[in-house]
Amino acid sequence: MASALDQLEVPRVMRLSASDQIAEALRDAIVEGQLATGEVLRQDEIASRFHVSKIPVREALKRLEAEGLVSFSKNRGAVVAGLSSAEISEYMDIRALLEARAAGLAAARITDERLAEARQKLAEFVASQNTGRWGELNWQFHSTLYADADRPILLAEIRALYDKVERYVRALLAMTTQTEMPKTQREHQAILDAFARRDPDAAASLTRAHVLDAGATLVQYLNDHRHHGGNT
Amino acid sequence: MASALDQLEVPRVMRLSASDQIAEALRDAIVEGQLATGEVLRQDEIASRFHVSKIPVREALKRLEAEGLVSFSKNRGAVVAGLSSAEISEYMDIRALLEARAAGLAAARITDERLAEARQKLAEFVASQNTGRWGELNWQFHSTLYADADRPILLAEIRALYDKVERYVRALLAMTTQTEMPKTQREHQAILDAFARRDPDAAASLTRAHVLDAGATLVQYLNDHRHHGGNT
DNA sequence: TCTACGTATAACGTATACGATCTTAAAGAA
DNA sequence: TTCTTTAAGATCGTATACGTTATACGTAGA
Repeated sequence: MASALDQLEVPRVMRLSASDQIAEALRDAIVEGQLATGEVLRQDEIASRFHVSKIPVREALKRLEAEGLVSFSKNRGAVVAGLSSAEISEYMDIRALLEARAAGLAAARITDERLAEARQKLAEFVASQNTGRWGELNWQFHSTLYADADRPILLAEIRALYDKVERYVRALLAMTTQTEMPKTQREHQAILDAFARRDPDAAASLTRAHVLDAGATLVQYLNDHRHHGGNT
Repeated sequence: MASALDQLEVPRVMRLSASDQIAEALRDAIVEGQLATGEVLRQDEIASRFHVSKIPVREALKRLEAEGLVSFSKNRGAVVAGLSSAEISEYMDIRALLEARAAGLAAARITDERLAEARQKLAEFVASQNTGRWGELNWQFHSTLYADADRPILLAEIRALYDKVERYVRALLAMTTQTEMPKTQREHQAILDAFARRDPDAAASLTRAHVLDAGATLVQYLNDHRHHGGNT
C-alpha cells in the first residue's frame, strides 16, 4: 500500500477553530499574569487584534468564564476575574488533596524511565535562571511525577486548579526568589526521593505539605500586601 | 427617597442573557439524562426552539463544552459528552476526596439549626416516592451538611462533579430501587449521626466511604450492562 | 454487484449589521 | 460651585447573511 502520497505532509493549517485559538491565547495571557485582574476585555479590540469578528471572541470569553478566569457583567462585558485570598486558600487546599492523591497513586507504580524524566525536569528547574519559566518547569516536574498514576481526569483537574492560582504564585516567586526557593527545592528533592523509594504514603504526605505550604506562604503574602484583603 | 415607585415589581424579564438561559436549560437536560450521551445538538434546531439565533446557542454550547458536558468536533457540531466507566470512577474518586474534606470541616462547626435542616431534608428524601427527585433531594441533604464548612469554592467544585455523574447515578437508581436504597439510607443516617456528634473524622470517613461505595456500585453496574466498556 | 467518484443538501463557523444599554461629559438648575 | 439632567458616543448582545465543510445520494466504471 506504500505510495508517494505517504510522503506528503498535509499542512493542516487551521487546526483549531478561531474561538479555540483565541481562548488558548487569552487563557495563557491571564494565567501568566500578562492581563491583570479586573482588566476589561473589550470584544472589538480583541477581535481586531486577532483579525476576526466579535463572534469567536465572545465564544472564547464564554469558555473562559466557565473556567473561572473571566467574569461577565450583563451589558458591561468581561473582565479578568480575580481571587480573594480566601478563595486562593480554598483552591490550594483542594490542590493539596488532589495532588496528594495523584502522588500516592503514582509513587506505587512509577517506572524507572519516568523517574529519570522527573529527575531531569527537576535539574532543569534548579538550573534555570529564567524566573518566567519557573511556573512551567514546576508544572512539568510535578505532572511528570503524576503521569504513571494513569488518571487523566485527575491530572486535568489539577491542571485547571493550577491555572487559576498560577498568576498569584508567580507574583510571589518574583518577590521571594532567594528566600523561599531553597526550601521549595528541598521539598522537591524529598518528594522525588519518596517516589524513588516507591513510598506512596510519604509521596502523598510530602506533596500535600508542599502544596499547603505554598498556599500558606501565598495567602500570608497577599494578606500583607493587599491593603485590606479585597479581591475583584 | 421613598416613593410609590419602590413598590413596583419590575418584571425583570431579561434577568439572564439568552446564552446563559440556554446554557442552564441544556445543562439541566443533560444532567437529568433527558438528552442522551452522543445525541447531536443541532444549533439551528435549538435556536428555533428557544426563539433565538444560533449565536447565543453556540455561546451556551461553548460554556457546556468547558464544563465537560458536551464536546465539539470541528465543522461537525456538538454532541452530548459521555463518560467511560473509568472516567466515572475517576470522578467518583475525586468526589470522595472533596466531599470527605467538606464533611470533616463542616462537622466541626455545624450549627443546631443546620443539623435540623439536614434532618428535614433526609426525612423528605426517605419519604419521597418520586424517583425523579432523588437526585435533587440527595444533593440537598449532602450540601446542607457541607454548608457550615463555609467553603463556597469547594462546594461549587463538588457540585460540578455531581453534575457530571448525576445522569449515571440516576440510571442506576432507577434500576436498583429496593436493593440499594436501604443501604444508602443507612449510610445517610450514619453520616448525619456523625455530624450530630460533631465528629469530623467519622463524618469525613463515612462520607468518603459513602461516595466510594456509590462509585463502585455504579462502575460495576456499567461494566455489566455496557456491552464491552465503551463510552461516547 | 460492488467500488470510486461527483454533485446536492444540510449544517457549521464566522462576518456584518443593528437595536439596546451603559458611560461620559456637557449643559442647565439649585 | 455643585448637583442633576440630558444628549452623544461607545460597547454590548443578538439577528441576519454568507462562504466553507461534511454527509448523503446518485452515477459511472470495473
